[in-house]
Amino acid sequence: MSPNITVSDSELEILEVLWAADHALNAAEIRTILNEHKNWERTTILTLINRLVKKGAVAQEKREVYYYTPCIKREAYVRAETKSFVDKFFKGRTKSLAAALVDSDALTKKDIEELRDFFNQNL
Amino acid sequence: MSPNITVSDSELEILEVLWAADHALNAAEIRTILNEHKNWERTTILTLINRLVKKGAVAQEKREVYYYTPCIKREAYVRAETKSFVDKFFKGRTKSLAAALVDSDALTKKDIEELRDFFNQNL
DNA sequence: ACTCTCTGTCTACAGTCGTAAACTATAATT
DNA sequence: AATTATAGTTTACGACTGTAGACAGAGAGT
Repeated sequence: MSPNITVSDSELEILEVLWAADHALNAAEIRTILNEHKNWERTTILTLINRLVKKGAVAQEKREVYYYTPCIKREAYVRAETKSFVDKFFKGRTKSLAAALVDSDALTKKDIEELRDFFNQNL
Repeated sequence: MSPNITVSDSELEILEVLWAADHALNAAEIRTILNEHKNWERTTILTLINRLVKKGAVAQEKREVYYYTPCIKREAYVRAETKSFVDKFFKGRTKSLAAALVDSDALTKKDIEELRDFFNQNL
């Protein structure tokens, strides 16, 4: 399923872990990976996972313990979020999209060159 | 002020109206403009405006009635949101940023050409 | 003075989010 | 059997959101 699912920032962190793994993970594994950066309690992770399951963003499979896999591909999710984002701020204002990207300070000079090259090669 | 202010979707609608006007507006004027599209009750608008004021996103000036102006320029706000967005989904993945933009279905063919031209001219 | 209209404040209420403690069930160990 | 470790469920609680009703004050009209 990929229709209009939206996940919160915290939930997204879980999803990112699942996307990065190419196989199902259980809660303990997710926690180990996540807590290299964050420091969430076990139950926090469980809560987030359950919310994702309830939203239909993650599927669970019962073995000795539960294992989880994403129901949506990262690609698809990001594409949808990108659309929302562009629609929200740049309805028909392509110039300012480009300007915002360049000025956002989120991209290095090199990034921007890559972007330019991409646009030149693929269009 | 422009540091880390974040406004909700509904609040943003108010802000957009204020940004689009080049002068201070009062609540009734905001409502008139907004309700060409939405259908919010008077008090809903008032609540949203007050939340924006509380957040420091909008300044109020008392005349016979209150008049409101944005404290941040749209440009700056959008630039910050753009950075968050890119950081959130495309940390060092420029290629997929470009791909997502192109595939997002939020841009027309013409938009994309404009983007390409922009990147070529400005870099 | 009474009423209508307009503006503004206060209160509300359900849903989502971030974050987790409390508790229960099950398995493993002593 | 009693203790410990591990996994999972339920409940919580204070923001923040979307949406607005209830109420109060001020001026305009009768």
